[in-house]
Amino acid sequence: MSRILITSALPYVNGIKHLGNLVGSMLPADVFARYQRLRRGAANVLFICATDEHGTPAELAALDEGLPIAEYAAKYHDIQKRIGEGFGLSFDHFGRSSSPQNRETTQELARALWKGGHLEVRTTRQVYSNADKRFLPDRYVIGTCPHCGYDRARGDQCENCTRVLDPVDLIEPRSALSGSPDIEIRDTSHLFLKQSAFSDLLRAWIESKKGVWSHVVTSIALKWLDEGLRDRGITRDLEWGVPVPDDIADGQLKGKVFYVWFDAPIEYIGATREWADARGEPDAWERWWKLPEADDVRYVEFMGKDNVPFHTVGFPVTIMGANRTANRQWKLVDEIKGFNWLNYYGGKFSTSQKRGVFMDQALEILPADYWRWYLVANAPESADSSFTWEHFAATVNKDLADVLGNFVNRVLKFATAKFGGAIPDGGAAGPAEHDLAARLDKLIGQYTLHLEEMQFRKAAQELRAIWVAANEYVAVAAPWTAFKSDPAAAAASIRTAINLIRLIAVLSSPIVPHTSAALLQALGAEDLADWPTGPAEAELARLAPGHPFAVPPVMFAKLAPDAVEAFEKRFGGDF
RNA sequence: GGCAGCGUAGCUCAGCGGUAGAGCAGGGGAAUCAUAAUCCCUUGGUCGGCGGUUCAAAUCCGUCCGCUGCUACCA
Repeated sequence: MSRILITSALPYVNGIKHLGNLVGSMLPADVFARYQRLRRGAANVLFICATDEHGTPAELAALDEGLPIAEYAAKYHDIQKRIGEGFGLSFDHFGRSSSPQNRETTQELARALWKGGHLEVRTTRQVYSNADKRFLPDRYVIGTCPHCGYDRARGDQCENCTRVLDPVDLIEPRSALSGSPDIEIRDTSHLFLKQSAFSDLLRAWIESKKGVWSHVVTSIALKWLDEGLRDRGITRDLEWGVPVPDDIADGQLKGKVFYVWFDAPIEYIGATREWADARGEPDAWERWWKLPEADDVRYVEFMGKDNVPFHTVGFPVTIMGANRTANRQWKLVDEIKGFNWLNYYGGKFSTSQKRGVFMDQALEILPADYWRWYLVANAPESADSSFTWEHFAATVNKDLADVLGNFVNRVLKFATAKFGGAIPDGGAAGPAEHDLAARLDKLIGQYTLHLEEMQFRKAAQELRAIWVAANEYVAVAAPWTAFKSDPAAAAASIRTAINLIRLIAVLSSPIVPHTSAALLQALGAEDLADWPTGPAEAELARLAPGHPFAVPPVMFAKLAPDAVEAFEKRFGGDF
């Protein structure tokens, strides 16, 4: 069995992520990882994520909280890790881009690029704030826009007239941090990655993925190539980050660190090394990242569309460039699954404006599976999609409470009342059961295919169709009627229905894992959680007569209209 | 300004060259095991506007309108 490596875009360490971040990478990656573990065995799947901890915004956020950056990063790493666990994100390892392993890997790749002549030192002019004692990225310089007169224009772009700017264009420029006008332009040298040399190679690679990768991914990547790749600065004048080693450029860049976008994707590898070290097999990571051992690895990356340029240009150039001089080649990504935005009432989720729903708040309100189901079923796969509380409540109430939850409840309650707490014996499968099995064969096939193709929205639709088929079956078999005239027939259909619950629990597990676990536990079927590969007929006979079961408490409560109203008020959705 | 994406039933979306689809909401019926939960049937659209290509266009091309995003030292 071939192996599969799955990475989710790294959440930035700067605070707590919102549902848009979750649905754009971590959640679908988790669904895929859970599915793949069931298909090919957990040992053949590696699911990696980490916090992205370097960069100016993190340093500033730390200043804001009055914490040293290292402590700040550690704090928010722990918080994000805990919240991720709350959502059931089943990372094999959730690492940190500030780890020693990532430092080592980043420096190793940079050295290889330097040796191969893919890096060069260039002098650039950068704004320096004397008051803040630091270089300022363009967007942290503010002033009056020379075009429209807006007095809070940023150095990279005016938010008012949307024109692209240079910090020197600004009238009365000042630091966005302290507001101090005591700023100056200083020369500073940096390493540049000569990515323009890889244009043709990248283009051929991306073209070959057209129609295979999501539309957003190839179109964004080609857009960048069409505009012409520019060489990119990969170091910064910061203290927190991976230091540039002295053996690059004869130590000319002493004291500087790599740009966060250089070391962040490398942390996919770094985190794999963290994982290997943690399990006491320090070389185990190479089987996933170094050829030829990793020849049988299919590597899939999940990310939001904002991340696409870095994963289709920057990171691949790093890998391709390093591979020119490496003895053993590094693994390049096979598939990129990109997502659009999840909007909040038609606008963007916004951390700064406190607009939208954040992961910690979501878990305070409702259990993870409510969110997982809604988000996967409405994932912004082909276009932006939008979250509203009304839509969320309607989806959860109908799909989870009415269709799935009520199915389980009606079957198990009836079964207990008429046959006691064990699967009844007697009767035989008839036309209704054969019909059900035939429908399931088709539905499961489609569902599995969609999961395999990472079409999450369609997969959710298909899974829901399976839940509906279950209700249809019970309606046709009508054991409550049969029980009066032909108890054996009723017993046979209840036996089938309980087996159907087990099958549904397994099929639903990638998307709603907590619910799935609760169902399997109620049925005492934790060991019967393998993905169905044979005929449904056999799947519906796994639990034999006499097998005991329990009736779990109601699985999904409905959201009442006044609750929806309260959420809108609390989260600013009432427009 | 440039570039990209989107605009399909009341809502959320699928379809992307061959007589308009799903779920929800709305309407009618059945059933009464169940969280008044389910099941069946059903009303809704000249597929943003205008031109063009084609035997045939939501589907390809052009143009206009509207919305959104990106524009690379924020990630």
